Amino acid sequence: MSSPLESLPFGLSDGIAEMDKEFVSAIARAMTVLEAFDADRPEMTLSELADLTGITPATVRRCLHTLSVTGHIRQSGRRFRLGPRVLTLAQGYAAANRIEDLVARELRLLVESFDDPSSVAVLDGLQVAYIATIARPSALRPSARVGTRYPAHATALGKVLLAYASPQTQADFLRTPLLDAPTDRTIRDPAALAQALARVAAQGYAVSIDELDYGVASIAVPILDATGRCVAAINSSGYSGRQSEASLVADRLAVLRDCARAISAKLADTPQALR
Amino acid sequence: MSSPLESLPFGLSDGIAEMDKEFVSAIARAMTVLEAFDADRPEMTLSELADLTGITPATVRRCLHTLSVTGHIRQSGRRFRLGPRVLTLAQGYAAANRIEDLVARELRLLVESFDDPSSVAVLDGLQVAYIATIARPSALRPSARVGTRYPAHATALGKVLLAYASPQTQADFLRTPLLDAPTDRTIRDPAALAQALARVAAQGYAVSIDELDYGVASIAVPILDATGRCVAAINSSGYSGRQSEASLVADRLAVLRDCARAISAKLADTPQALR
DNA sequence: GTGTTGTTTTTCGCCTAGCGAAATGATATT
DNA sequence: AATATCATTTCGCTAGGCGAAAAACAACAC
Repeated sequence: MSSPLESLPFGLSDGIAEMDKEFVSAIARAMTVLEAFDADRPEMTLSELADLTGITPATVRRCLHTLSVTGHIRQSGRRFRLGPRVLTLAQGYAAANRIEDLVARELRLLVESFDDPSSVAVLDGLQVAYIATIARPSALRPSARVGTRYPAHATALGKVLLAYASPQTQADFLRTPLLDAPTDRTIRDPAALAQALARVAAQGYAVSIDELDYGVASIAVPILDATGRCVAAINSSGYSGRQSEASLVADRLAVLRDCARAISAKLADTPQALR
Repeated sequence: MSSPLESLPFGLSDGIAEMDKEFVSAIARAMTVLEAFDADRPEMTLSELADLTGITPATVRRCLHTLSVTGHIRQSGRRFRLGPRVLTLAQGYAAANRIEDLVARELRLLVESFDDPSSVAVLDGLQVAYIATIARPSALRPSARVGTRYPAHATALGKVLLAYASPQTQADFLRTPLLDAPTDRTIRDPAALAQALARVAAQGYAVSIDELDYGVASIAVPILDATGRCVAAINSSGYSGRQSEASLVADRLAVLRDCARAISAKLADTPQALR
């Protein structure tokens, strides 16, 4: 099986800088290995991992062995898979940020109001990272899961987060070439994106229709902390065959804003949460 | 602030064996650092982490710096916290094991039937690790979250998992001194535990009343894969003031078994799931 | 302000742990 | 049996970890 060369390991790209002496490549490799597992590759052999990650077999072996001892990797025969201990790491993030307490009620309310999935996400580098999400039990198409990451400029959540990010962050993002363009409605041009973000900031919400994937329509608003900084965003997403930008705004924006405000209020009482 | 010396870092315990040359201590340290964060310590300074983990400041520094580059740690000022990227790791586990698909429906059914939280857990070393859980939105006492870990012998889930584990695994467990005893009803004596496990295996379910914590009453049954091996367990847990062993068995065992069977059936069609 | 003290973070040289390339040893595949 | 494919071991060389001490920072007094 030929490997698609995959996203390059963290910062290990030879030529390009990043070679400061504080960087411990063994750790970065371990993370690369752990993140190589997903729904499509729930378990792998040593050599699959080696050429998927671009790390030499000998090193992958040591890495896997170490992670087995720590309990993050489990081995059965010649196959390796993630162990349940990785869940503890995520638990640490969720608990530290009080995510459940902060957003569960509002997400449930949104799902019940519109019978469509709702999520909360934060900006993480160039991507939007989903930190909480709920969908109807009987949902036809599976929605994004906690931990999912998408290119920020292709989602309503991401556009909100970018629009409300610091000028510095936003400028950095706009300077980076827009990597992915999942559909032909995805914004490709930095200038167009800058304009879109300005509009988002002005109107206080973002909409994305068929930009992340055909069929996905979503509206998102910012969640502000006590100082007015945008620390997250919340959305409601439906099927673009049934929702237009106008209908999303007409039907959902007000409720979405109420939810965001409610979360902001809780956030003010929870200093440690969300940064 | 005096540190409680904390659980020793993975396998780095000087004296005791484990010093094989395949072991990459940098990786183990990184995991120790990542797991140092929890609800009580959402963010820490370098030196807090250093004496919490027992790793030297210089090393913690390199470790944190590396994890910042990978996105798993975020730094604000002199404080460090987990980044949202750690969620992706858990997502990998959940997705790889198809956890949502397998157990969501049954958990919801149990919660609706008994108005009490239900969870699915697997055995991980000496502990039981919660891999899925649902509670009523309006639950008074917070239930275990995904990623939570408890000593196996103190929970109904754990007793089921041990009772159905391989003789090898069970023997290993019984040989290890029972570490924690959260309440005075927790089983302390290995012989008593062995006897309890035999009964669990014979009757096909386990009950735990006030053994994990005062007030917690729980009944659990095994989830078997196509080969008859027990890969997980599912429970329904209530308040011991309102539930006795007899009432749990009378009211909940049958439904719980139906759910376990339903999950087993799905498991048979999902080869990659849960080991 | 200025000085003093205690803490936290960074720097630096030495030495060991961990890396990569390639050889060897195991397993599946024909 | 022969041939791929995959896993493990070996070994010289470099990166990374440790300790100790310097530097930066914070807190409090005067």
